[in-house]
Amino acid sequence: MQKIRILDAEFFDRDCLVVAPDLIGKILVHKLPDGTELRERITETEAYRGEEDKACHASKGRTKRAEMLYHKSGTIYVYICYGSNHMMNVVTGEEDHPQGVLFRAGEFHKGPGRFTKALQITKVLNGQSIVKNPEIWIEDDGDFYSWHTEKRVGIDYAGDIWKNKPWRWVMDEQEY
DNA sequence: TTAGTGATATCC
DNA sequence: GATATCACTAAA
Repeated sequence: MQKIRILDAEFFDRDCLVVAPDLIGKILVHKLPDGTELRERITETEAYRGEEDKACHASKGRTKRAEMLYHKSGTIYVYICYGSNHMMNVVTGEEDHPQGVLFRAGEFHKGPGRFTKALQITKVLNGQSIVKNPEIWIEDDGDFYSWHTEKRVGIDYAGDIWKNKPWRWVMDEQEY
């Protein structure tokens, strides 16, 4: 029985390329106003790193939407894509360097839109912190899960250099 | 494969 | 103000 550890500011205060794989297998917990705790193990993440990353929202500069990426690590960045899909990211690395990790899937819900829908993640969480927050946090139960990298998806507009970066981490299928 | 969805950035 | 674009999903 491992001791459960809640991820702190130090965890997110590292480069997104280090944080993204380290988040695989961790458990995202969202506590609703009525006290219900929704939890799901993270199985897939993607990293978006800096203004030079053409796939990163901050590639167009410090726009209103990308503003959150410039905040300090641990800040939650939620935005709505294609109408009704909420995408959830956590800002990583040092302040004023726009980078973050996108939560792409959980163990029960594949796909970033489904994952946030299942956990009832909405844009009201945008700009909040994921550390020292009584409503949402990430737990590390000590279990280890192996993973592999793949190319990021859904960013064909970013050009060959950036869309081919192996900045997507996927948990390996469990053996039965 | 295609339709639907609405916030955002960009262009009048 | 108008348009084009999009880190997607569901239905066919």
